[in-house]
Amino acid sequence: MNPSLNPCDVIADFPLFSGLSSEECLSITSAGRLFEVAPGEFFFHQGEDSTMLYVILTGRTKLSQITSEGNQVIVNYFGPGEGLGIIMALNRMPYPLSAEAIEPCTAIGWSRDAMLDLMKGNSQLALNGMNMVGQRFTQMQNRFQELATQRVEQRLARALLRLVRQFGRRTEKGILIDISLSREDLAQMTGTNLYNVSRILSKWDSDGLITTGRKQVTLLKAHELVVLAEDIPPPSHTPE
Amino acid sequence: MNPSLNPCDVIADFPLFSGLSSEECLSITSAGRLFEVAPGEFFFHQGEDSTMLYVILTGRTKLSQITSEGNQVIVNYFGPGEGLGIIMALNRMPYPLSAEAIEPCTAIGWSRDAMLDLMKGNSQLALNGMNMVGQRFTQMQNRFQELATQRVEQRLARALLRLVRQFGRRTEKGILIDISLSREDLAQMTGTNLYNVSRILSKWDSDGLITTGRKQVTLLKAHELVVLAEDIPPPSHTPE
DNA sequence: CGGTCACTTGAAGTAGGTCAAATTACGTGG
DNA sequence: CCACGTAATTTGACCTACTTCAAGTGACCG
Repeated sequence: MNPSLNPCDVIADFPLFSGLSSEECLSITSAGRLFEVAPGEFFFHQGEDSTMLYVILTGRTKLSQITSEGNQVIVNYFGPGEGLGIIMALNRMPYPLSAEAIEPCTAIGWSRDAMLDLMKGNSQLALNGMNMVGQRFTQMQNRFQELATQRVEQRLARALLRLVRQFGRRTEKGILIDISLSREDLAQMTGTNLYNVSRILSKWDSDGLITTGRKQVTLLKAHELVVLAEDIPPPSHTPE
Repeated sequence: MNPSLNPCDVIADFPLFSGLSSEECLSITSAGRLFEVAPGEFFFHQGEDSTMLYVILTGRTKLSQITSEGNQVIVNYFGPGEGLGIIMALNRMPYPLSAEAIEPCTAIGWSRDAMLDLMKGNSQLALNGMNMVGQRFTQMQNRFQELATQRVEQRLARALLRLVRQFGRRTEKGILIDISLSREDLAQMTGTNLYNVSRILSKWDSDGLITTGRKQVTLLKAHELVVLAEDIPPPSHTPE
C-alpha cells in the first residue's frame, strides 16, 4: 500500500502487466525492488551473469554490444515500459549486451528466480513476457533484413524515423530527436562509420530535409525521409 | 494412448517439453494434430494471419523472408525439436516469414488459442516457449552484429560453420553439409549475391579448405574456416 | 583562451555489386 | 544411353558505394 514503491497507476499499461488485476500488479511489483540509475551508469554489462531483469519506469537506456573485434553496435534505445534483461535472465545465460542509462532512470528490478516464480504462479505474466520477447524478436529480424538488403542511406533514414517514433518532440522548427545522438551513434546503429553518416546528413541538411547540430538531429520533412527509407533508387539514366 | 499420434518418447527432450511429466506431454500433444508436409510445400507463408504453430518432429524446414523490394533473405534452417511460428502465433501478428519444407516433414501443430490455453494452464510450458523465443532472439542478434561489422568472407565462413553444426555429416572426404545448398542460398543467408559467394567458395576450393559441387559444400579443413570466421585479416604489409 | 571533442570534407583505395557471357552439371525424353 | 534443354555455376570486366586516412573547422568546457 506504499504508492511510492508501487506505482501501479504508471505501470498498468506496460506490456508486462497487461491483462493483470491491480492486486496482481501490486504483488508482482512488491516482489521486485526499485532501482535508480544515473546517466552513464549501467544496469548491467555484456557478458555478466544475468541475475536481474528490469522494467523501466522513467528515463532512457542505450543497449549496445561490443563484438569480439572491438566494434560497438547500438542495438536499441529503450524507454519507460520496456524490459531490460528479460530475455536472457529467463534463459540463464550471460547478458549478450550492455544496458547504459543515458538519462536518470528508475526501474523495477527482479531477481531471475523471483520472476520465474511469479511467472510459474501467473501464466498471464509469463505470456506477457513472451509477447515482449516476441516483439523484440520481430524488430530485430526486421533490422537484420534491412542490413542484409538495403544501402546505408536507406538504413540511416529508417534509423532516424525509428528514433523519431521513440523520442520525437515537436519544436517550432520541426521534430527533434530528443536524445544525445552523435554521428558515431548513428553509425553504430546502421552498421557503417561516422564519416558516411556525416556525409549523408550533410546532404540531407543542404537538401532541407533535416537540420543537424552537435549530437542532435531535427527532421523538417519527415515524409521525404520516408520516401528514402522505402528505397526507390533515383532513375540513374532516363531510358526511353 | 495412441503411440503413433503421441510420439512422447521422441519429443521428451524437445525444448518445448523440457521439465514436463509424460502425462503433461501427452495431454499437450493430444491437444495438437499431426501434420505432414512434403518438400516444396509450406507450413505457412509470410504475411498470412498466424493461426497455427508447430514443433517439427522430422525433416528440415527453410525459413525465409521477402523484403518489400523483392529480395529474399534466408533466416534459418530448422530441424526436429524446433518451433515454427511460436513467436508470432502467440503475439497475434501475421507470420513475418515463410516456412518451407525442404524434406518430407512431420510436425505437431496447435491452433494459437489451443496453445495459449495450454500455456495458461501450465506455466512451465509457457516458460519453455519463452526460452525458445529467447534462444532464437540471441541467434538473430548475433547474426545482426555479424552483418553490421564483418566482411562477406567472414560471414560466409560463419554461415558454413553454422550449417555444419546443424547438418554436418562425416564422409570419407570431409564433413558434408547435408542439405541442398546453392550459391544463391548462401548469398541470401549472408546478405550478399551469388557471384560473390561463388568467387569466395572457388578461392577456398583451390586453397583446399572445401570442395564444392552443385548445390553442396563439403568442409575439408574446418579449423581454417574458424580462423577466417574469427576474422584476423591477413597482414597487409609487414610492419617491422 | 586553450584544449578537447564532435563534426566536416577531401582524396585515395577497396570490397563488393552488377552485367554479360561462357561453362558445366543435371534430368528428361527420345 | 545419348542428346538436348535448363538450371547452377564460374569468370571477367566494370563500376559504385563505402571505407579509410588525413587534415581541417567549428563548438563547447573549463
